[in-house]
Amino acid sequence: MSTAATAGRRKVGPSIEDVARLAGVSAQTVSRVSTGSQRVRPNTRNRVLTAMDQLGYSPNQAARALRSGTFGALGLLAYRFERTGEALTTQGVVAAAEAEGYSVTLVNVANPASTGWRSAAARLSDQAVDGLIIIRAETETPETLALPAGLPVAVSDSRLVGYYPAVVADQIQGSIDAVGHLLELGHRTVHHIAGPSNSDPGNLRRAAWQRRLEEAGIVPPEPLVGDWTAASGYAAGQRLAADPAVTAVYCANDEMALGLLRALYEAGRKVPDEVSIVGFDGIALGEFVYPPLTTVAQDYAEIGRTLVKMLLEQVRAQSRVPQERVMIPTELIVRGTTAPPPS
Amino acid sequence: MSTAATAGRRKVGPSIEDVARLAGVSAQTVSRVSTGSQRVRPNTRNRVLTAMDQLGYSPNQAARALRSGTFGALGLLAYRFERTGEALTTQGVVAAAEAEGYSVTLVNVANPASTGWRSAAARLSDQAVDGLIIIRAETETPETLALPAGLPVAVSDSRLVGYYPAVVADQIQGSIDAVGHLLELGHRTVHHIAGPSNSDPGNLRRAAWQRRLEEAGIVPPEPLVGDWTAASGYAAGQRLAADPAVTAVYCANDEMALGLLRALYEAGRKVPDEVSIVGFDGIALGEFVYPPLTTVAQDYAEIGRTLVKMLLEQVRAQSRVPQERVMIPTELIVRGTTAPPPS
DNA sequence: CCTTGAAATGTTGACGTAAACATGGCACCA
DNA sequence: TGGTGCCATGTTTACGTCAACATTTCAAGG
Repeated sequence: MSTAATAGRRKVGPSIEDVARLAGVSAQTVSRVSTGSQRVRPNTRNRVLTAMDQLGYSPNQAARALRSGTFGALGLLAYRFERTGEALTTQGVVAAAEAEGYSVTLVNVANPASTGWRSAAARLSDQAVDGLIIIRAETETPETLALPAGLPVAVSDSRLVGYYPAVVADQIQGSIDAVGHLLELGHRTVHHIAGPSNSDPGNLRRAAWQRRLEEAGIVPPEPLVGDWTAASGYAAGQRLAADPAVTAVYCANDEMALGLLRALYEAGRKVPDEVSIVGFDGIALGEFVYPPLTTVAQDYAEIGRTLVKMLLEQVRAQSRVPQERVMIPTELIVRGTTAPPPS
Repeated sequence: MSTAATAGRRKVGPSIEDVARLAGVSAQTVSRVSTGSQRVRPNTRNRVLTAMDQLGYSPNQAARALRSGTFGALGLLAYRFERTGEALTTQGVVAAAEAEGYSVTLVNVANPASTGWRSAAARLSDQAVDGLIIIRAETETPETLALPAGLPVAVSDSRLVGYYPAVVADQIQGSIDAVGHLLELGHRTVHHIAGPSNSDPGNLRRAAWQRRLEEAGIVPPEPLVGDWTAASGYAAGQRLAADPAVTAVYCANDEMALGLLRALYEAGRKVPDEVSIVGFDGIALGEFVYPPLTTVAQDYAEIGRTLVKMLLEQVRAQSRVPQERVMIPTELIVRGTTAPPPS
């Protein structure tokens, strides 16, 4: 795990002393210049800056962090950063953190070791951060995470909601909107391609779909289960396409919706004339497939911003704030894949 | 910028001394336990681990970094992490770094300040990293980057190739393959939707397209210029769709290809019967649009892996290695958007 | 030319860790 | 029973920075 950390002492660049010597001042004066203190005569400041330039000096962040007790960095925990939701949220977090003067470190939490003292071992893993944002903890639970004592945390992963301050998209309302939209168009029922059953967002969307149908007095058909990938949506779509009774499908995310779209094309079923589709997420490409995908958009950038805001509140207060949950609204975007059912 | 770094001293968690006191041993013994040294009696080790657990101790990474001269972290510079290529490469980098015991910090290089001593100021920006990977430096040049002296670097951004060790996809061969494929199918010419003209990858792909056509004795038609987004591909597509002479289009990336696909649909031009399309990148969704997109796939994971490998070589050698350039092959993946031209 | 005081600069020390070196204890063998 | 040597543990020190406190410089007014 820590091959890097245990490597021998490295030669590091020039230190504040070297600069001081070259500029003919004390180290403290160099420090004042590099922290932007005002109490330095312009003449002196220039001498110091020249010396810095000449030596290629940059302050040692480790020493700074040790001295100040802060790292100027936020940890971000997520698996598979390339996924749409993760990538967009990450971008939002990075942008917001940058605006606040923090950088973002992609933290790898150690896999649960099998030895008895696992929690201590896990805690030994990297954490050169002032706080931790968890976008997706995969199978980790609040117990297995074994976070260092007092580390501020903010989460978006619904598995951890209730344990830590959380920011989540309003998936329930979004799902209700999606199903409601299809019902209002006149569909008799709405089928569902769900996320994996061990996924909380998946279950939330599925439950909301079911509830909305039941409220309309409709017995929900058995949902098909996918794994978020377009491939799984395609596979599910092949089965749905074979059933002429299917006129409307709510997909738990956009990727699966696109897989479904392809399956319907290949089966010769027209979208939206014969079958309507609603996705979830609002990925950028949804607008440019044909027909453009009707979807429930999440505001990932806002989620990222809010996560950072919530985390920095704790960092600055030097304490975990009381459990809090912020809901970010979702928005139904009606495009080209929904229409009234064939008469 | 450094509001975080200049904040006052923070209370930090328990230190190695606290653990030592509680366990009734010296600090050095605690250190030996936390670094996994073998020279500790099992009995003692357990006492220490118990004390760690009790106090919620985790080693102070800043002190470790200061002591060892290494951070156990790699910097990753990129703008807009949510873009396909960036996100996938990032994922590859993170995975490879993790395997080597390094974490990844998303570095923000300071915007060029307008003051005279810009380079020194820029150098002051965060760099608690042992090396830097530049995926995309946007408008930065080797001069404006003003990297700290001796910081190992590896780049994938073709703008910086030649200045630093680089890993790039073989876009030229990929483009030649794409155009060649279309010509072999019998198309008389191949149109092109290019990337923005200030983009090196864009220019590389465009030049290779042009060269391949000229080698076949064909005068290249004027390319349309996009900005990598599906929207720009859609806009370009509307113009191409209006020209009945267009039977084959090579798009500089997949997003634009999908935008083009939609435009052709809307114009009633059948793909691939009337118009063939080849994209570039190999995004996951390409396989699940209809028809599945023929494209030139980049091996982003391999690029990420190679970047890390190349960077760590320098980190371990404590020096910049001689300029080096590794080319990662691309692969033409023929799917459903290419066919012989209408007769 | 001296006083006064504010501004500029210097000195000291502590942050937490781990390498290097120092010491102490115990098993094993003659 | 007295070495002999290795293994476990303790002590010292330096890593680079910056706040707090100490000292020097210098301009302005008498």
